[in-house]
Amino acid sequence: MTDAVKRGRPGYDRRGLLDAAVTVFNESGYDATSVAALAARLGLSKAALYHHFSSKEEILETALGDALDGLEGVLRQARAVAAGDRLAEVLQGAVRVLIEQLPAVTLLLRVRGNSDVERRALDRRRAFDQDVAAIVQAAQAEGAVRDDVDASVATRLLFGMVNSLVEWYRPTGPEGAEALARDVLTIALDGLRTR
Amino acid sequence: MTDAVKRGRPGYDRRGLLDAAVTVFNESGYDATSVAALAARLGLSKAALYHHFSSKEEILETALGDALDGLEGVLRQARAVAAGDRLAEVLQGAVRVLIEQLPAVTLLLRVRGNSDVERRALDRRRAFDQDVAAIVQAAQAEGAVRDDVDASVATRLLFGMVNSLVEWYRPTGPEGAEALARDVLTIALDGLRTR
DNA sequence: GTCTATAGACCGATAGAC
DNA sequence: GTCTATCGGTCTATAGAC
Repeated sequence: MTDAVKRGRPGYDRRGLLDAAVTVFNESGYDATSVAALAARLGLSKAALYHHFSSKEEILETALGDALDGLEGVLRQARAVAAGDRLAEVLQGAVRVLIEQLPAVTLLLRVRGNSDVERRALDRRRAFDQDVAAIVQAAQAEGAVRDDVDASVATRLLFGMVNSLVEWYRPTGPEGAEALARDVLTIALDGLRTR
Repeated sequence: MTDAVKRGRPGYDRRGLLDAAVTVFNESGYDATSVAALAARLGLSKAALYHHFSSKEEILETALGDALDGLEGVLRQARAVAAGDRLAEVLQGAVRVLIEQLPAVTLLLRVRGNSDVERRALDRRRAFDQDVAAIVQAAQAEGAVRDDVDASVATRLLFGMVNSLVEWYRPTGPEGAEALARDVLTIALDGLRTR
Protein backbone atom coordinates (compact mmCIF):
# COMPACT_ATOMS: atom_id res chain seq x y z
CA MET A 1 0.00 0.00 0.00
CA THR A 2 1.96 3.04 -1.23
CA ASP A 3 0.26 6.13 0.18
CA ALA A 4 0.89 8.47 -2.73
CA VAL A 5 0.97 12.15 -1.88
CA LYS A 6 -2.33 13.75 -2.92
CA ARG A 7 -1.82 16.85 -5.03
CA GLY A 8 -4.13 19.43 -6.51
CA ARG A 9 -7.47 20.71 -5.36
CA PRO A 10 -9.00 18.40 -2.77
CA GLY A 11 -12.25 16.60 -3.50
CA TYR A 12 -13.31 13.37 -5.12
CA ASP A 13 -10.82 11.45 -7.18
CA ARG A 14 -12.10 9.07 -9.84
CA ARG A 15 -11.98 6.10 -7.48
CA GLY A 16 -13.77 7.76 -4.57
CA LEU A 17 -16.37 9.22 -6.87
CA LEU A 18 -16.99 5.82 -8.39
CA ASP A 19 -17.58 4.19 -5.02
CA ALA A 20 -19.91 6.96 -3.88
CA ALA A 21 -21.86 6.95 -7.13
CA VAL A 22 -22.28 3.19 -7.11
CA THR A 23 -23.60 3.36 -3.56
CA VAL A 24 -26.19 5.89 -4.65
CA PHE A 25 -27.12 3.73 -7.64
CA ASN A 26 -27.66 0.79 -5.31
CA GLU A 27 -29.88 2.83 -3.02
CA SER A 28 -32.16 4.31 -5.65
CA GLY A 29 -31.57 2.20 -8.73
CA TYR A 30 -29.34 3.08 -11.68
CA ASP A 31 -32.09 4.08 -14.09
CA ALA A 32 -34.06 5.99 -11.50
CA THR A 33 -31.03 8.09 -10.55
CA SER A 34 -30.63 11.13 -12.80
CA VAL A 35 -27.21 12.67 -13.20
CA ALA A 36 -28.53 15.81 -11.56
CA ALA A 37 -29.78 13.84 -8.56
CA LEU A 38 -26.50 11.96 -8.35
CA ALA A 39 -24.46 15.15 -8.38
CA ALA A 40 -26.71 16.67 -5.75
CA ARG A 41 -26.39 13.63 -3.51
CA LEU A 42 -22.58 13.72 -3.82
CA GLY A 43 -22.50 17.44 -3.14
CA LEU A 44 -20.94 18.57 -6.40
CA SER A 45 -22.02 19.98 -9.74
CA LYS A 46 -22.81 18.02 -12.85
CA ALA A 47 -19.78 19.63 -14.48
CA ALA A 48 -17.48 18.34 -11.76
CA LEU A 49 -18.97 14.89 -12.18
CA TYR A 50 -18.41 14.96 -15.92
CA HIS A 51 -14.79 15.93 -15.29
CA HIS A 52 -14.21 12.43 -13.92
CA PHE A 53 -16.53 10.42 -16.15
CA SER A 54 -17.67 11.21 -19.66
CA SER A 55 -21.14 9.77 -19.12
CA LYS A 56 -23.45 8.21 -16.58
CA GLU A 57 -23.05 4.97 -18.41
CA GLU A 58 -19.27 5.10 -18.09
CA ILE A 59 -19.69 5.03 -14.32
CA LEU A 60 -21.86 1.96 -14.65
CA GLU A 61 -19.48 0.31 -17.09
CA THR A 62 -16.47 0.92 -14.85
CA ALA A 63 -18.18 -0.44 -11.76
CA LEU A 64 -19.47 -3.53 -13.54
CA GLY A 65 -16.02 -4.07 -15.03
CA ASP A 66 -14.42 -3.91 -11.59
CA ALA A 67 -16.85 -6.47 -10.20
CA LEU A 68 -16.37 -8.81 -13.14
CA ASP A 69 -12.58 -8.41 -13.05
CA GLY A 70 -12.66 -9.49 -9.42
CA LEU A 71 -14.76 -12.56 -10.11
CA GLU A 72 -12.71 -13.58 -13.13
CA GLY A 73 -9.58 -13.17 -11.02
CA VAL A 74 -11.00 -15.80 -8.69
CA LEU A 75 -11.18 -18.22 -11.60
CA ARG A 76 -7.56 -17.55 -12.57
CA GLN A 77 -6.51 -18.14 -9.01
CA ALA A 78 -8.50 -21.36 -8.79
CA ARG A 79 -6.69 -22.85 -11.77
CA ALA A 80 -3.58 -23.04 -9.57
CA VAL A 81 -5.06 -25.68 -7.26
CA ALA A 82 -5.97 -29.32 -7.86
CA ALA A 83 -9.22 -29.93 -9.78
CA GLY A 84 -10.88 -31.50 -6.74
CA ASP A 85 -10.22 -28.42 -4.60
CA ARG A 86 -11.11 -25.88 -7.25
CA LEU A 87 -14.78 -25.52 -6.35
CA ALA A 88 -13.96 -24.70 -2.73
CA GLU A 89 -11.37 -22.21 -3.93
CA VAL A 90 -13.88 -20.53 -6.24
CA LEU A 91 -16.58 -20.30 -3.57
CA GLN A 92 -14.18 -18.89 -1.02
CA GLY A 93 -12.77 -16.42 -3.53
CA ALA A 94 -16.21 -15.34 -4.65
CA VAL A 95 -17.27 -14.60 -1.10
CA ARG A 96 -14.10 -12.57 -0.62
CA VAL A 97 -14.66 -10.54 -3.81
CA LEU A 98 -18.31 -9.98 -2.94
CA ILE A 99 -17.37 -8.56 0.42
CA GLU A 100 -14.38 -6.54 -0.77
CA GLN A 101 -16.32 -5.03 -3.67
CA LEU A 102 -19.79 -5.16 -2.19
CA PRO A 103 -21.22 -2.04 -3.90
CA ALA A 104 -19.93 -2.91 -7.37
CA VAL A 105 -21.01 -6.54 -7.16
CA THR A 106 -24.41 -5.48 -5.81
CA LEU A 107 -24.84 -3.27 -8.85
CA LEU A 108 -23.73 -6.11 -11.13
CA LEU A 109 -26.25 -8.52 -9.66
CA ARG A 110 -29.12 -6.11 -10.25
CA VAL A 111 -28.35 -5.50 -13.90
CA ARG A 112 -31.18 -6.69 -16.13
CA GLY A 113 -29.81 -5.99 -19.60
CA ASN A 114 -31.48 -2.68 -20.39
CA SER A 115 -28.59 -1.35 -22.50
CA ASP A 116 -25.56 -2.53 -24.45
CA VAL A 117 -23.32 -1.97 -21.46
CA GLU A 118 -25.61 -4.05 -19.27
CA ARG A 119 -25.92 -6.78 -21.86
CA ARG A 120 -22.15 -7.02 -22.23
CA ALA A 121 -21.85 -7.33 -18.46
CA LEU A 122 -24.47 -10.07 -18.45
CA ASP A 123 -22.52 -11.88 -21.17
CA ARG A 124 -19.37 -11.82 -19.07
CA ARG A 125 -21.38 -13.03 -16.07
CA ARG A 126 -22.80 -15.89 -18.08
CA ALA A 127 -19.30 -16.86 -19.20
CA PHE A 128 -18.18 -16.84 -15.58
CA ASP A 129 -21.09 -19.07 -14.60
CA GLN A 130 -20.22 -21.49 -17.37
CA ASP A 131 -16.60 -21.64 -16.27
CA VAL A 132 -17.72 -22.44 -12.74
CA ALA A 133 -20.14 -25.07 -14.03
CA ALA A 134 -17.23 -26.66 -15.90
CA ILE A 135 -15.26 -26.76 -12.65
CA VAL A 136 -18.17 -28.46 -10.90
CA GLN A 137 -18.46 -30.95 -13.73
CA ALA A 138 -14.75 -31.73 -13.59
CA ALA A 139 -15.03 -32.29 -9.84
CA GLN A 140 -17.90 -34.67 -10.49
CA ALA A 141 -15.86 -36.58 -13.06
CA GLU A 142 -13.08 -36.87 -10.49
CA GLY A 143 -15.53 -38.17 -7.90
CA ALA A 144 -14.95 -35.28 -5.50
CA VAL A 145 -18.48 -33.91 -5.96
CA ARG A 146 -21.72 -35.90 -6.08
CA ASP A 147 -23.02 -36.34 -9.58
CA ASP A 148 -26.72 -36.84 -8.83
CA VAL A 149 -27.22 -33.09 -9.16
CA ASP A 150 -26.75 -31.48 -12.55
CA ALA A 151 -23.57 -29.39 -12.64
CA SER A 152 -25.19 -26.23 -13.95
CA VAL A 153 -28.10 -26.48 -11.52
CA ALA A 154 -25.67 -26.98 -8.65
CA THR A 155 -23.64 -24.00 -9.83
CA ARG A 156 -26.71 -21.77 -9.98
CA LEU A 157 -27.85 -22.83 -6.53
CA LEU A 158 -24.41 -22.35 -5.00
CA PHE A 159 -23.99 -18.92 -6.51
CA GLY A 160 -27.52 -18.07 -5.52
CA MET A 161 -26.38 -18.68 -1.98
CA VAL A 162 -23.15 -16.72 -2.38
CA ASN A 163 -24.71 -13.82 -4.27
CA SER A 164 -27.45 -13.40 -1.70
CA LEU A 165 -24.78 -11.93 0.55
CA VAL A 166 -25.28 -8.57 -1.14
CA GLU A 167 -28.83 -8.53 0.20
CA TRP A 168 -27.87 -8.63 3.85
CA TYR A 169 -24.14 -8.58 4.52
CA ARG A 170 -22.91 -5.31 6.00
CA PRO A 171 -19.25 -4.76 6.88
CA THR A 172 -20.21 -3.54 10.34
CA GLY A 173 -21.98 -6.76 11.24
CA PRO A 174 -20.67 -9.39 13.64
CA GLU A 175 -19.78 -11.88 10.93
CA GLY A 176 -16.29 -11.45 9.46
CA ALA A 177 -15.44 -12.24 5.87
CA GLU A 178 -13.45 -15.36 6.72
CA ALA A 179 -16.13 -16.75 9.02
CA LEU A 180 -18.73 -16.18 6.33
CA ALA A 181 -16.64 -17.88 3.68
CA ARG A 182 -16.23 -20.83 6.04
CA ASP A 183 -19.99 -21.05 6.62
CA VAL A 184 -20.68 -20.98 2.89
CA LEU A 185 -18.16 -23.76 2.28
CA THR A 186 -19.58 -25.81 5.13
CA ILE A 187 -23.12 -25.71 3.81
CA ALA A 188 -22.16 -26.04 0.16
CA LEU A 189 -19.86 -29.02 0.62
CA ASP A 190 -21.06 -30.79 3.76
CA GLY A 191 -24.64 -29.60 4.26
CA LEU A 192 -26.41 -28.69 7.46
CA ARG A 193 -27.44 -32.18 8.55
CA THR A 194 -25.53 -33.77 11.39
CA ARG A 195 -24.13 -37.22 10.89
CA MET B 1 -63.09 -26.76 -8.47
CA THR B 2 -66.46 -25.16 -9.25
CA ASP B 3 -66.11 -23.80 -12.74
CA ALA B 4 -68.49 -20.92 -12.35
CA VAL B 5 -70.24 -19.83 -15.49
CA LYS B 6 -68.51 -16.71 -16.78
CA ARG B 7 -70.93 -13.90 -17.25
CA GLY B 8 -70.63 -10.43 -18.64
CA ARG B 9 -68.36 -8.98 -21.27
CA PRO B 10 -65.24 -11.07 -21.90
CA GLY B 11 -61.79 -9.69 -21.13
CA TYR B 12 -59.43 -9.66 -18.19
CA ASP B 13 -60.80 -10.63 -14.81
CA ARG B 14 -59.04 -9.41 -11.67
CA ARG B 15 -56.90 -12.52 -11.38
CA GLY B 16 -55.75 -12.60 -14.98
CA LEU B 17 -55.06 -8.90 -14.97
CA LEU B 18 -53.00 -9.27 -11.79
CA ASP B 19 -50.82 -12.00 -13.26
CA ALA B 20 -50.26 -10.07 -16.47
CA ALA B 21 -49.49 -6.83 -14.66
CA VAL B 22 -47.02 -8.50 -12.30
CA THR B 23 -45.21 -10.01 -15.26
CA VAL B 24 -44.86 -6.56 -16.82
CA PHE B 25 -43.67 -5.13 -13.50
CA ASN B 26 -41.00 -7.82 -13.35
CA GLU B 27 -39.86 -7.05 -16.87
CA SER B 28 -39.53 -3.31 -16.51
CA GLY B 29 -39.62 -2.64 -12.79
CA TYR B 30 -42.61 -1.51 -10.75
CA ASP B 31 -41.62 2.14 -10.42
CA ALA B 32 -40.48 2.44 -14.00
CA THR B 33 -43.77 1.09 -15.31
CA SER B 34 -46.38 3.84 -15.65
CA VAL B 35 -50.05 2.96 -15.50
CA ALA B 36 -50.39 4.19 -19.07
CA ALA B 37 -47.55 1.95 -20.22
CA LEU B 38 -48.96 -0.98 -18.29
CA ALA B 39 -52.39 -0.52 -19.82
CA ALA B 40 -50.88 -0.24 -23.29
CA ARG B 41 -48.84 -3.43 -22.78
CA LEU B 42 -51.95 -5.29 -21.67
CA GLY B 43 -53.98 -3.94 -24.54
CA LEU B 44 -56.58 -2.00 -22.61
CA SER B 45 -57.23 1.49 -21.37
CA LYS B 46 -56.23 2.95 -18.03
CA ALA B 47 -59.87 3.27 -17.10
CA ALA B 48 -60.43 -0.44 -17.66
CA LEU B 49 -57.47 -1.15 -15.45
CA TYR B 50 -58.87 1.02 -12.71
CA HIS B 51 -62.12 -0.92 -12.93
CA HIS B 52 -60.27 -3.92 -11.46
CA PHE B 53 -57.88 -2.16 -9.10
CA SER B 54 -58.36 1.13 -7.37
CA SER B 55 -54.71 2.09 -7.68
CA LYS B 56 -51.39 1.00 -9.11
CA GLU B 57 -50.25 0.32 -5.60
CA GLU B 58 -53.18 -2.00 -4.94
CA ILE B 59 -51.90 -4.23 -7.73
CA LEU B 60 -48.52 -4.34 -6.03
CA GLU B 61 -50.05 -4.93 -2.62
CA THR B 62 -52.22 -7.79 -3.84
CA ALA B 63 -49.34 -9.52 -5.58
CA LEU B 64 -47.00 -9.17 -2.61
CA GLY B 65 -49.75 -10.41 -0.33
CA ASP B 66 -50.27 -13.50 -2.47
CA ALA B 67 -46.57 -14.30 -2.40
CA LEU B 68 -46.35 -13.80 1.37
CA ASP B 69 -49.52 -15.80 1.99
CA GLY B 70 -47.96 -18.67 0.09
CA LEU B 71 -44.73 -18.55 2.09
CA GLU B 72 -46.52 -18.23 5.41
CA GLY B 73 -48.69 -21.17 4.42
CA VAL B 74 -45.51 -23.23 4.16
CA LEU B 75 -44.72 -22.41 7.77
CA ARG B 76 -48.18 -23.46 8.91
CA GLN B 77 -47.80 -26.70 7.03
CA ALA B 78 -44.36 -27.31 8.51
CA ARG B 79 -45.68 -27.10 12.05
CA ALA B 80 -47.47 -30.39 11.40
CA VAL B 81 -44.23 -32.40 11.13
CA ALA B 82 -41.59 -33.29 13.72
CA ALA B 83 -39.18 -30.52 14.67
CA GLY B 84 -36.23 -32.35 13.15
CA ASP B 85 -37.96 -32.60 9.76
CA ARG B 86 -39.36 -29.11 9.76
CA LEU B 87 -36.45 -27.44 7.96
CA ALA B 88 -36.66 -29.90 5.06
CA GLU B 89 -40.40 -29.33 4.91
CA VAL B 90 -39.95 -25.55 4.81
CA LEU B 91 -37.30 -25.68 2.10
CA GLN B 92 -39.34 -28.01 -0.04
CA GLY B 93 -42.48 -25.93 0.47
CA ALA B 94 -40.66 -22.71 -0.31
CA VAL B 95 -39.36 -24.10 -3.60
CA ARG B 96 -42.88 -25.21 -4.47
CA VAL B 97 -44.38 -21.77 -3.69
CA LEU B 98 -41.62 -19.99 -5.59
CA ILE B 99 -42.33 -22.05 -8.66
CA GLU B 100 -46.11 -21.96 -8.41
CA GLN B 101 -46.20 -18.21 -7.84
CA LEU B 102 -43.02 -17.28 -9.67
CA PRO B 103 -44.12 -13.80 -10.88
CA ALA B 104 -45.48 -12.66 -7.51
CA VAL B 105 -42.52 -13.99 -5.54
CA THR B 106 -40.12 -12.44 -8.04
CA LEU B 107 -41.78 -9.09 -7.46
CA LEU B 108 -41.60 -9.61 -3.70
CA LEU B 109 -37.89 -10.34 -3.78
CA ARG B 110 -37.18 -7.14 -5.68
CA VAL B 111 -39.02 -4.87 -3.28
CA ARG B 112 -36.70 -2.37 -1.66
CA GLY B 113 -39.02 -0.51 0.70
CA ASN B 114 -39.80 2.60 -1.34
CA SER B 115 -43.33 3.00 0.04
CA ASP B 116 -45.52 1.96 2.96
CA VAL B 117 -46.82 -1.01 1.02
CA GLU B 118 -43.30 -2.16 0.25
CA ARG B 119 -42.15 -1.65 3.81
CA ARG B 120 -45.05 -3.67 5.17
CA ALA B 121 -44.18 -6.47 2.78
CA LEU B 122 -40.56 -6.33 3.92
CA ASP B 123 -41.75 -6.55 7.53
CA ARG B 124 -43.73 -9.68 6.79
CA ARG B 125 -40.73 -11.11 4.95
CA ARG B 126 -38.50 -10.43 7.93
CA ALA B 127 -40.98 -12.13 10.24
CA PHE B 128 -40.98 -15.14 7.93
CA ASP B 129 -37.18 -15.26 7.99
CA GLN B 130 -37.20 -15.12 11.76
CA ASP B 131 -39.67 -17.96 11.99
CA VAL B 132 -37.47 -20.05 9.73
CA ALA B 133 -34.40 -19.15 11.77
CA ALA B 134 -36.25 -20.36 14.87
CA ILE B 135 -36.94 -23.65 13.13
CA VAL B 136 -33.25 -23.99 12.27
CA GLN B 137 -32.32 -23.19 15.86
CA ALA B 138 -34.76 -25.77 17.19
CA ALA B 139 -33.29 -28.36 14.84
CA GLN B 140 -29.83 -27.48 16.15
CA ALA B 141 -31.01 -27.89 19.74
CA GLU B 142 -32.37 -31.29 18.79
CA GLY B 143 -29.08 -32.26 17.20
CA ALA B 144 -30.57 -32.72 13.75
CA VAL B 145 -28.68 -29.76 12.29
CA ARG B 146 -25.04 -28.83 12.88
CA ASP B 147 -24.63 -26.00 15.34
CA ASP B 148 -21.27 -24.63 14.20
CA VAL B 149 -23.10 -22.27 11.84
CA ASP B 150 -25.23 -19.51 13.31
CA ALA B 151 -28.93 -20.23 12.76
CA SER B 152 -29.77 -16.87 11.22
CA VAL B 153 -26.74 -16.95 8.94
CA ALA B 154 -27.64 -20.46 7.84
CA THR B 155 -31.22 -19.35 7.21
CA ARG B 156 -30.12 -16.43 5.09
CA LEU B 157 -27.76 -18.58 3.05
CA LEU B 158 -30.34 -21.30 2.51
CA PHE B 159 -32.98 -18.84 1.42
CA GLY B 160 -30.44 -17.07 -0.73
CA MET B 161 -30.12 -20.36 -2.55
CA VAL B 162 -33.87 -20.95 -2.76
CA ASN B 163 -34.76 -17.40 -3.71
CA SER B 164 -32.20 -17.32 -6.49
CA LEU B 165 -34.56 -19.59 -8.40
CA VAL B 166 -36.51 -16.54 -9.54
CA GLU B 167 -33.41 -15.38 -11.41
CA TRP B 168 -33.19 -18.38 -13.69
CA TYR B 169 -35.98 -20.92 -13.27
CA ARG B 170 -38.43 -20.99 -16.16
CA PRO B 171 -41.41 -23.33 -16.22
CA THR B 172 -40.51 -24.50 -19.72
CA GLY B 173 -37.07 -25.71 -18.66
CA PRO B 174 -36.05 -29.36 -18.31
CA GLU B 175 -35.97 -29.26 -14.52
CA GLY B 176 -39.31 -30.04 -12.89
CA ALA B 177 -40.42 -28.54 -9.60
CA GLU B 178 -39.99 -31.77 -7.65
CA ALA B 179 -36.53 -32.46 -9.05
CA LEU B 180 -35.47 -28.95 -8.19
CA ALA B 181 -36.80 -29.22 -4.65
CA ARG B 182 -34.88 -32.46 -4.27
CA ASP B 183 -31.65 -30.83 -5.48
CA VAL B 184 -32.08 -27.95 -3.06
CA LEU B 185 -32.64 -30.34 -0.16
CA THR B 186 -29.65 -32.43 -1.19
CA ILE B 187 -27.25 -29.49 -1.20
CA ALA B 188 -28.74 -27.80 1.85
CA LEU B 189 -28.74 -30.87 4.05
CA ASP B 190 -25.99 -33.14 2.69
CA GLY B 191 -23.75 -30.85 0.67
CA LEU B 192 -22.09 -31.50 -2.66
CA ARG B 193 -19.02 -33.35 -1.40
CA THR B 194 -18.90 -37.10 -1.89
CA ARG B 195 -18.16 -39.28 1.09
C1' DG C 1 -82.17 -6.35 -18.27
C1' DT C 2 -78.25 -7.61 -15.78
C1' DC C 3 -73.61 -8.19 -15.26
C1' DT C 4 -68.82 -7.47 -16.31
C1' DA C 5 -65.27 -5.26 -18.74
C1' DT C 6 -64.22 -1.41 -21.56
C1' DA C 7 -63.07 3.36 -23.82
C1' DG C 8 -62.19 8.38 -24.11
C1' DA C 9 -61.82 12.73 -22.36
C1' DC C 10 -60.10 14.92 -18.64
C1' DC C 11 -57.90 16.50 -13.96
C1' DG C 12 -54.35 18.48 -10.73
C1' DA C 13 -49.62 17.63 -9.49
C1' DT C 14 -44.89 17.49 -10.60
C1' DA C 15 -40.48 16.27 -12.47
C1' DG C 16 -37.24 17.36 -15.93
C1' DA C 17 -35.80 19.92 -20.04
C1' DC C 18 -34.45 24.25 -21.66
C1' DG D 1 -37.33 30.46 -13.82
C1' DT D 2 -40.62 28.78 -17.07
C1' DC D 3 -42.82 25.46 -19.68
C1' DT D 4 -44.22 21.04 -21.17
C1' DA D 5 -44.68 16.08 -20.96
C1' DT D 6 -45.99 12.65 -18.15
C1' DC D 7 -47.54 10.96 -13.87
C1' DG D 8 -51.41 8.48 -11.11
C1' DG D 9 -56.11 8.84 -10.97
C1' DT D 10 -61.42 10.17 -12.10
C1' DC D 11 -65.91 10.54 -14.41
C1' DT D 12 -69.30 9.08 -17.55
C1' DA D 13 -71.01 6.40 -20.98
C1' DT D 14 -71.07 2.00 -23.52
C1' DA D 15 -70.09 -2.86 -25.58
C1' DG D 16 -70.96 -7.48 -25.39
C1' DA D 17 -72.29 -12.24 -23.20
C1' DC D 18 -76.07 -14.41 -20.84
